[in-house]
Amino acid sequence: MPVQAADNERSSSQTVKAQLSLRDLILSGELKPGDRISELSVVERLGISRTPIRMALVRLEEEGFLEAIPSGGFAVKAFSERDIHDAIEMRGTLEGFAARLAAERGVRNAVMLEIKDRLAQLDELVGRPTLSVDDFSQYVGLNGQFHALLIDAADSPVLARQIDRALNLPFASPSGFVMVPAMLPEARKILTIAQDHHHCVVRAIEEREGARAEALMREHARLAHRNLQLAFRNQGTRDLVPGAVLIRKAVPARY
Amino acid sequence: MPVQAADNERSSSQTVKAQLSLRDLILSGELKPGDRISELSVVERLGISRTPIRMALVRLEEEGFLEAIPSGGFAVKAFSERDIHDAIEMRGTLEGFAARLAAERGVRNAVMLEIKDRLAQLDELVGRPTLSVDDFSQYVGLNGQFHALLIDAADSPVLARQIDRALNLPFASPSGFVMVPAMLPEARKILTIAQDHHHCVVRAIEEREGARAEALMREHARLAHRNLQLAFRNQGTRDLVPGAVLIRKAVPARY
DNA sequence: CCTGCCTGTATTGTATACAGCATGAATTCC
DNA sequence: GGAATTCATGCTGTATACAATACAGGCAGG
Repeated sequence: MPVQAADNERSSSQTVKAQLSLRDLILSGELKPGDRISELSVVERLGISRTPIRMALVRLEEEGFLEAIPSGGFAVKAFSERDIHDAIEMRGTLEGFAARLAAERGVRNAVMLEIKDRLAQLDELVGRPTLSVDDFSQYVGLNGQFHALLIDAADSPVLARQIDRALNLPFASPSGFVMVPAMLPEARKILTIAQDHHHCVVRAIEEREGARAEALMREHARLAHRNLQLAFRNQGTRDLVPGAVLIRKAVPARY
Repeated sequence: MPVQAADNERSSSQTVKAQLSLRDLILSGELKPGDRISELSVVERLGISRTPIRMALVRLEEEGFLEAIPSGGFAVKAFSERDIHDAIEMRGTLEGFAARLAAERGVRNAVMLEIKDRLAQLDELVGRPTLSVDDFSQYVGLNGQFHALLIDAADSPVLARQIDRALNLPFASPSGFVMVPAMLPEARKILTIAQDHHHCVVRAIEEREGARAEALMREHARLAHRNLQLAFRNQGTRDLVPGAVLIRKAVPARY
């Protein structure tokens, strides 16, 4: 059954519609890694003309979902487990840099208040005796906001932009693997540790301990490695990983 | 005098031609920061039709030279001195990460040999009693290759891609400020230090000292800060900085 | 039987025409 | 005199037609 991607966003332009639809098509696995994307087939599948679709393809290439074929056109990119590892580590590096910057330069009061607000909400959530699926999706939202605010705290547009682009790959996102522990017994433990990281980082930033803040964010990102491994060991949870369809066990052939 | 951008690359597609030409137009200062770029005016200036020009504009936005205007179209981006500082620091962070990865995982022999080759060539160059302008431009080339090989050594496509994008901004490039010392007495000193960094990093990678390699690359990037300050203090050297026209002393107004 | 060239087809890259919308100026009303 | 509204102009976003190129299949020659 075709996914008949979200056209609920009727307000946006055709280009954006095509971009979102194509992204869904890729993440849902309908377009598999290595597939060359024929523009005309997309035209008739989405009912959008070629121009906006071409624009969307270019943007998706920049986002990292597609790669340009030398002779022209685009193909869906494939990722190895190692690529994911590196992407996570890189996110840790960049977020660590952001945390250090925030610590060294100080954070505007308004931003710090917002950070603490999210921190408190996360505390409340993690403290609950049991966590429903709804709770988890709320966690994903709050966690995402917390991380975004940490970037804000660094107050560096250049860095913010770079991190944005690094997070385009779904498995690099801070909340990428959060749904995994929802299904596994280690859930509470990892969430507890993650939340402790959050507290410590905020504390370090307030105390102007740049190196500590940086190290903590790096270690924080590495929690994702554990979740990633867990997810791939247990067959049932593998599909919870966003963008799992992009992952090829074997490294793609060198060409 | 209009720069009448490079159309010597006759082989490439119209899109690439437009991209290069527009980049030159921006870097030469003909299109100033804040200027809204009218597609039609570019059409008649370059003699290329709107479609490839639109493609080029999208790509230049992704590269960081332009920013999208909410109501449509693009404007030339402006950068503050602080933005440049952050971009350099971010490059150091990412290159440091690459060096650490290379140290921890080990480097393929062929790559290490190439690295040492460039290192030796740089040694010879820096060791010369006097340096001509030609020597400096050769230094820029070799230095660029050395840094690129260091990225290769990490053997991480994801990281390589991210660094590529970070270096799109001309003042973030490893060789961005190299031409500055050519005109100032501190030249030899800074070059000597930089070359020592190169040696130490290679040594650290060979010895599998990841943390040291990382710290060294960070510090290495910070040499650019010094060059940047020197360049801006001395009026005559300011124009040597690539992309200097994109720099606005005052932070662009928050909107 | 295999290899190399040629031709046809399909797909991408480019040009241009059209429509909708935002911006700015001029006019009218308060 | 000032402000709001309306109209006109020019722009971007979209659609489609055309051109050039790459790939595949078949045919001929060795």
